[in-house]
Amino acid sequence: MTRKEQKEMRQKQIMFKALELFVTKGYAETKISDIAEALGISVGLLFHYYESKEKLYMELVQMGVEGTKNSEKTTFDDPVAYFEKILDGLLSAAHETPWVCQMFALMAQAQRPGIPEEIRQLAMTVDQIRFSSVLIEQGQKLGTIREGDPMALSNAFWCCVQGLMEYHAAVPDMPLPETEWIVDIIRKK
Amino acid sequence: MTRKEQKEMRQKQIMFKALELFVTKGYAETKISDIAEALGISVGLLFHYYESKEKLYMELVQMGVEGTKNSEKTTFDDPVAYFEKILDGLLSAAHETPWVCQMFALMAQAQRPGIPEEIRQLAMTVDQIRFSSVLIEQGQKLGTIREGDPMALSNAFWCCVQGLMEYHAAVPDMPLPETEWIVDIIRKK
DNA sequence: ATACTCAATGAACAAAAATTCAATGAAATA
DNA sequence: TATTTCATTGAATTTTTGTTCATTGAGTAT
Repeated sequence: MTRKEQKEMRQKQIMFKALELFVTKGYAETKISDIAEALGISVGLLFHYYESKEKLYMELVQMGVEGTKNSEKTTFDDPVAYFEKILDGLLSAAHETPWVCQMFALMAQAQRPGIPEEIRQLAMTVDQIRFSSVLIEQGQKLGTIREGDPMALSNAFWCCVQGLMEYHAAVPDMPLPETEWIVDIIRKK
Repeated sequence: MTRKEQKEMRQKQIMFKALELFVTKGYAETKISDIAEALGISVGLLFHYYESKEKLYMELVQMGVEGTKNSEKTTFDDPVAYFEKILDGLLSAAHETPWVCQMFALMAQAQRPGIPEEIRQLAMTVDQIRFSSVLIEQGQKLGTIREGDPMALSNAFWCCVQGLMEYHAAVPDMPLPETEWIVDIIRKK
């Protein structure tokens, strides 16, 4: 293995473990030494790759922001299909690629008070709730989404998804719901 | 005001502010000095009333455990009514008595990794998910709750409620959902 | 073969947070 | 009134956590 490969491997290794720990334990609860210990490396090595805990966390959030921007914004005839697709993607990723769920949870956590302000601002640039309320309104006109304040509906949906992702990160063996159950929060019957 | 009254007042004051901050910022993110500052008292005074941050947190969790035990366990003809009643209580308490929602969120947070083990154990003695899955099964037999793994349904419901409560603690001005929307996660149509 | 680079370590150092404590003065008690 | 109690403070201390750094040794290039 070349030096460059080794370096990239370590960086990824650190990133993924940090993501896992930050999401399951929270930012302040996760010590740099926890991450190092979990990987079986020295604390010094971690600082060789990332100049500070805050930078490491920020890099993860940055990654999340990019990911959201790059995800194709397909348009659907029925907005309900959009919510179904996203949620289905999250739920099916849950086991094979846990980092997908973890990243989702991280983005939500990063917006909360207690997180360094700069990082919070960054995380807040991805605001699903405001974005989705437009889709909700469309669906209401179409008659596929139930009546009610679009913001409240959007908020309800995403808070629930977030609750599920966070819990799943902490307790991975808990059985996950069907996409349908959750989408029924907004669906009109 | 007598000394005793003053003491009780301070203790309550500290408890409520600590609850608020622990829930919005998280355990480790909340410094003892944050609590003191928010109340306009010295850090030393906080230690005069509570011997440590951990004890303070534990006392809150203890309070939550008591509260759950003392809440009347009314039985309903239809288990769906039980879920409706609980959720309705939480949602309507949201504005007048925020500590009700906060306590709910705290109990969930206290069960996560990163929290001192002793406290986690205590918080886990109140396990809504396991308790509710029995009710879910009853509802399924009655035909009022949709088919599916009772554990998964129970988990879905409570994770969603928790997601809502946590988000509400952090962003109190966000409009809350109708009870119906959330109960529809488990309801059979 | 020689010099250079860089992943990796562990101990030292700094910063932040938790905790202790002696001192103060206002209220309670004698 | 004299004495005790105790809420309160702010500064000192301890503990925890984050960060720096000199050193090592294995790989890489010249």
